[in-house]
Amino acid sequence: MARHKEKERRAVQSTTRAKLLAAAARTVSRDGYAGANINDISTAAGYARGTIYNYFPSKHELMLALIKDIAARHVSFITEAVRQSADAQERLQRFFKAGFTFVIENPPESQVIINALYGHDNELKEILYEAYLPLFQLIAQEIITPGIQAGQFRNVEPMETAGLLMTIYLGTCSQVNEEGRPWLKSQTVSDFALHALNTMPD
Amino acid sequence: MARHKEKERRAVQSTTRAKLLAAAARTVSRDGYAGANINDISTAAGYARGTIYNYFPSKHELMLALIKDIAARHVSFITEAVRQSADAQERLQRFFKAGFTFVIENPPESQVIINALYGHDNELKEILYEAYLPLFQLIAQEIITPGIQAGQFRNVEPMETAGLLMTIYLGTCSQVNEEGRPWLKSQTVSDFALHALNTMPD
Amino acid sequence: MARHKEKERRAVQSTTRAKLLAAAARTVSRDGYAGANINDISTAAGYARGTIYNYFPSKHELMLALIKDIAARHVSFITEAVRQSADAQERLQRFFKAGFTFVIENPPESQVIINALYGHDNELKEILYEAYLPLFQLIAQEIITPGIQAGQFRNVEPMETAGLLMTIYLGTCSQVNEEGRPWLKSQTVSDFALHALNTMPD
Amino acid sequence: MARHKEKERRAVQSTTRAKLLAAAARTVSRDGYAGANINDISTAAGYARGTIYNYFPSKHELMLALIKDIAARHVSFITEAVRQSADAQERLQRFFKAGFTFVIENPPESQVIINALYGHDNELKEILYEAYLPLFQLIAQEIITPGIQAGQFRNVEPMETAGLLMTIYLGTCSQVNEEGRPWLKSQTVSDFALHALNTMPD
DNA sequence: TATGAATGAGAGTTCATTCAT
DNA sequence: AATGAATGAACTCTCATTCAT
Repeated sequence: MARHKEKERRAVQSTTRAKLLAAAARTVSRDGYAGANINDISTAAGYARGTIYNYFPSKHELMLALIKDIAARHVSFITEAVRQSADAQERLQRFFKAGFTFVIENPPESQVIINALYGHDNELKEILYEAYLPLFQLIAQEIITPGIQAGQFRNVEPMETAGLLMTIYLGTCSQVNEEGRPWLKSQTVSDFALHALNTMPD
Repeated sequence: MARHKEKERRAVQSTTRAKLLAAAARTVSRDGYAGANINDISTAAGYARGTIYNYFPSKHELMLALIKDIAARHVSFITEAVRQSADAQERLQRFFKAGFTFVIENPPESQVIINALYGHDNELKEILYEAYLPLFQLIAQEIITPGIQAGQFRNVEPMETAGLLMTIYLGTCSQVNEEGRPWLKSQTVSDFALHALNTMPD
Repeated sequence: MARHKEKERRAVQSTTRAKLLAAAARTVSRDGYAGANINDISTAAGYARGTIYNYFPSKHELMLALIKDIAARHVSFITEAVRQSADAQERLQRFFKAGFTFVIENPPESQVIINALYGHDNELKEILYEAYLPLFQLIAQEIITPGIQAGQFRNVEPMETAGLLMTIYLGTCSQVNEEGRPWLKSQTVSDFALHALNTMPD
Repeated sequence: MARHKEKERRAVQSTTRAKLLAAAARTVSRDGYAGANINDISTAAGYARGTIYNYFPSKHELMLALIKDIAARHVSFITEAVRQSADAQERLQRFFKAGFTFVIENPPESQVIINALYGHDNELKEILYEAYLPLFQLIAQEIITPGIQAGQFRNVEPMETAGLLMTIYLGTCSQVNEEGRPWLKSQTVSDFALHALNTMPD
């Protein structure tokens, strides 16, 4: 019975933590890191002021947890989608497709990531680079390199190009209209990228 | 004599304003919009706390003035460089070349623009879109459209593509190392873009 | 148990609020509305700077709450005293008597009211007129009109005269010596008023 | 010629000073002593920030000069009017009549005096008591006492009554409508006072 | 675990005053 | 005598954080 209670306690904790993170994403996406206030986040999550400190030791730690959490979900969502195909070109299309889907389905979370990535705080940036490293590697090692080897892509430097593709993805996604939808279609962007990588007669 | 005095007064005002804006760029690029302390900016510019309020009615207005000022210089710097060539492909290269040069030569100013552009504050974004509209038009009307007409570029939608190119420019520039230099070379990026736009056999 | 806690919380809030208002009255009576320092008020009440903002959203709101609170107590104190007699002349005497007592027993509060009433801020004045309207009506309807009907007072316009009597009351009360006592005795003032109202042969 | 210039200089000084005082009266009546700012006053008078310090060593001294100036004009205006009659009752009527006229013709100045008189600053109050002492004496020695001797007034204590009459005058005058006119007519108020002082059968 | 009253450092802003011209 | 740029003390208000319950 004690074990049962313990289990329940953890489930509650986990739910509360998730609620707080979701509320944080909403608030931070609206007001920015500095503008977001702990009280608003707690309230938005349905708790009182102090509660948040039972889960995160400080506002800063909450933010770190938030971006790590989002990044992990982001990376795994895209990775999963990409791997459902074996063809390099299709994988590239899937990368953009899944990427855009994530942004459309998780506007606040995406906004938070983009804010952090293009913001002034170098600590956050480093954490994000680390968190997104697997995605860079996925693009380089599981899309570009195989594509080159298969003669589908011209001979580019894989990691550099992975960076460029990520930049294009994040850049185009971050420009959203009032409903939070990107201004460009995934199709448009992946076409552009495919053209840029296509082998061609000199 | 009165006219002389008036002139002198304006010169002093102008210098002071410029110093304050430069200090603001430095501070904001380091600490972000919200984190930047208005008193520190004044002090960093070599003045006392209150002085900044003789030039800008509020922190917010200072920020607006700052991004408008930077954007105007940014746009005119690139525009001038692009127009020194008549060839579409060379113009595209010059666009990236000049763009990267601006970022390298004005790290704080560039950081500020990128922060605002990818930040959460929609008012700033709108102001920037307006300020950069001439640059979008330059790319669309004076690079892409002529390039298509000359058969150098494939038949893309000009404004959409201008947006993509700006995104690539800003995205790659925003990823700088510790000395404030972009991780990719202008050459790499413009090659990528040229490939993406190249006419090619289907 | 939850209910018990809730009750306790409210009791604490109520006490704190009252302490803050009392401290505000003291401070404002000494330094005026504009001169009163909100941090000092909090400190004078035995709390830290920020505490006052848990109870009043701004200095202005604090001031409004303060004068409303004082006015309500002032009005009810005098009203109660007046109604203990049935005779118009005695009621008039009781009006001044109780009025003076209130001022003597609540110097800071009285000072605050008088400052607001004769100050430059029209918003405060309007609020006070509203708050004191019941007192005007008391004088007009429960002192002057019955007095006229009983043949004790000459035939004056009740509301106008109520205004005059209030003016006399507040004017004489506001002129206090260093210990906060009015320079005139209640007796002197009510005699004057009674003479002014007395029926007399023309 | 030197003497001529000297004369001219003084005339300019005097005009400037008067303009500054008039502007101060307007500003202070609107915003109160603390709320009025030196810059606004200077600007309203048609001068620049610093100019005011060529005439008054500090804001405080300006305020003192302002109320002294107003009080002197106020007292002499009423005194002159009162002395145009020899009869005590008529003098009393003239006192109120002239008093109301002054208020109607000089709204900002009157407002300033009343603010100071009923405000929290004891220094200002003392200065005003001194400045208005001649008026108290006028009422006591040239209206009430002669009136008692002539059998027109009942036997009241002259200075006390003078205080009461001043209180009534200032109190009724301070209650003005939006156009700056008192709510009661001078006639109403002087009738009230005359009744209060009338000899009457006990 | 959840609460919310209390805290106090720190921010933006105002403005009387100075002083070189 | 008039100017207005510069100053900096002082004020209002915010909010991350603590802690007793």
